Amino acid sequence: MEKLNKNSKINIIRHSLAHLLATSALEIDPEAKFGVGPIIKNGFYYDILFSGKVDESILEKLERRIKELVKQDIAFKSKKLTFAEANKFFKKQSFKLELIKDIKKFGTTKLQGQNDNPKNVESVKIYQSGDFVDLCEGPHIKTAKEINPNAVKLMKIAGAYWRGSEKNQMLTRIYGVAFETKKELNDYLSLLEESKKRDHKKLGPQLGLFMFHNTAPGMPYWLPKGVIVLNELINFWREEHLNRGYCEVKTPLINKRELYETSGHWEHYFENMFISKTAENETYALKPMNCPNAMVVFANQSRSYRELPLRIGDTDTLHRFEFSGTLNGLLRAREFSQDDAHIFITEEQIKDEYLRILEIVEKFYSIFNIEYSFRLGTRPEKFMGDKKSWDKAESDLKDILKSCGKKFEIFKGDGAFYGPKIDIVMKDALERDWQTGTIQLDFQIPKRFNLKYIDKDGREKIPVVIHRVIYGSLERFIGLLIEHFAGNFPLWLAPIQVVLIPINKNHLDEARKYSNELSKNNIRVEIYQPDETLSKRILLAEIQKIPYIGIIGDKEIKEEKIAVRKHGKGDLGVQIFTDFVKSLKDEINKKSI
RNA sequence: GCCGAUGUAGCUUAAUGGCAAAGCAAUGCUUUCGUAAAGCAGAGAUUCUGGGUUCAACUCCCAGCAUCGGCUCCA
Repeated sequence: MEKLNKNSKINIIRHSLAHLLATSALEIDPEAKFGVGPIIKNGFYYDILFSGKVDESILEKLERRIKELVKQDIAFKSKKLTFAEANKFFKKQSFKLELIKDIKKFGTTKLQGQNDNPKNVESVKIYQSGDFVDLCEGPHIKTAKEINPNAVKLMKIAGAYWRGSEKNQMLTRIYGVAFETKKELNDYLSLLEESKKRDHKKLGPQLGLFMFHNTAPGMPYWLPKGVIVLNELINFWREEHLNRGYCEVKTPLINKRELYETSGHWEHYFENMFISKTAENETYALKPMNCPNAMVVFANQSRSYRELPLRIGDTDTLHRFEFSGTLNGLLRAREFSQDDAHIFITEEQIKDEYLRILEIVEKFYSIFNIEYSFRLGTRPEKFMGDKKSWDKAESDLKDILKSCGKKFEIFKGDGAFYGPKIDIVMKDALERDWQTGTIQLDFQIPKRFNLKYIDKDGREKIPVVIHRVIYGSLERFIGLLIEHFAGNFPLWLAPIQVVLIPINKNHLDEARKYSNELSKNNIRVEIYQPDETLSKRILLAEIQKIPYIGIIGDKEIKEEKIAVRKHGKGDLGVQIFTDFVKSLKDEINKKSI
């Protein structure tokens, strides 16, 4: 998460707008109760509990009123109150009372547990704008004239739980954006429009990669072109991992519930599992992850310390019953596959193995020129095992991240129930964060499965397991790749790498020869038949974002040449056909971007 | 799951209570073309599903499903 500078001019304006939003809301609904109204990237929001039902139409009313308040140039006045005064003043504002209580106790409104150093505070500060008075540290503008009303827009309305907990009441969150100039606002809005064009949910079906169907919510249908991308990614994964001492297995997609009782998933993960019953009334569960079956594979034979690290990979299909409101195209699906591996090691091998995995991460992400960041997820509320081994594992991971010089953030309570983890995070077209890879340390599940290896001294020991994915889910990764490249895949991933366009039917035979030659060189090629005009066929190929278009007419045939167009670059001129093939192969082998 | 929005032909969109309309795609015929859309014709709709209001519903109301934007969750 980026830190926002709350003292910058524009953020002071945004923060003040949050207050004006509240001022307007209070006028519309005098019974409204107010939560918090912070700044966010490009704007602000306010969480409000309205006395009645609220829909989108309120945005226009509020926005109009905010602009009137700016025109009236209302002032922002601040004042300090003692806790007794504050409690009295906000007696009808239950959310504010709760915040005051926290300030008194911890010196901050940050949630308990997030603040390590409680401060002593004597009083609270309030700001008044119009009839609305807010508990607020500021800073704020002096008067509303400092706001450019033409550079403000209320964007959307959403439900948000008070203090981020679903146990609490849901408030109405109203989002707005604000800039210093109208041009900046318009630029932001058109950037948003442009970003939406890169949405994989739009581009994917347009490019024939995948589709969805109402009867399988959250479960993609991979179409022929999408399968090519999927397979290319898996091929790359397989090649890189076999070279690094991994092996590959396939294990059952559905197991009896006993397996998940042993692993702990039945207890910790039940509500996210697809469960099925046979005619004989036995309960099975579709696997939501591969680890239990990887444990079964490890336990299948007696294991020696000589085998460790034992790196067992797979790309099996997983099913997770994600709640309906959370689905998001390929980015959050109910059926997906992971480039998974479970690595069985001794405690001494943790650091080396993590460093090896981080090397793979660097290789995989640099190939796509993807910017990523790390998150360290620590012990969650629902966890397995003892606190002491968690603490050790967490500090081990911290040391590893520090020693390889990577920037990382700590996400408290974000670990898996069996161990802490390092996550890789990347952004989608709308700049939202998505976890892709994750490297999780696990001292618990091997114990539950009673896994053992025979050590040098002839004694049985319990292995440590690293659960790790690099792409994360192939589905999510492809979704993010589509948005990252705006559908313009690098040549090695492009479903169709070359489209050949014979100018008229006299050139069709020659185009077929060229096509065969390309196919022989493992280049994916299609011929666009001369039933349409040349221009039309070029347009069609460009819309499909085909990397190269080869045009073949009399001139080219005479000299065994081809007229080449590159997507995004236009006409590259005429090349000798064999040179063209060679350069394509080179580009594919290098996995150039 | 929660808050809000959306759902019309394969796709993009029109029709604000009175005969469901258009472009593209697909199909047939004509055209065989030198770098981002050739011409003509015919066809294509359970307006997401189910109820209700009304003489009359794509349009209004209720419920469900799916999708989207958020919240929560995300092993």
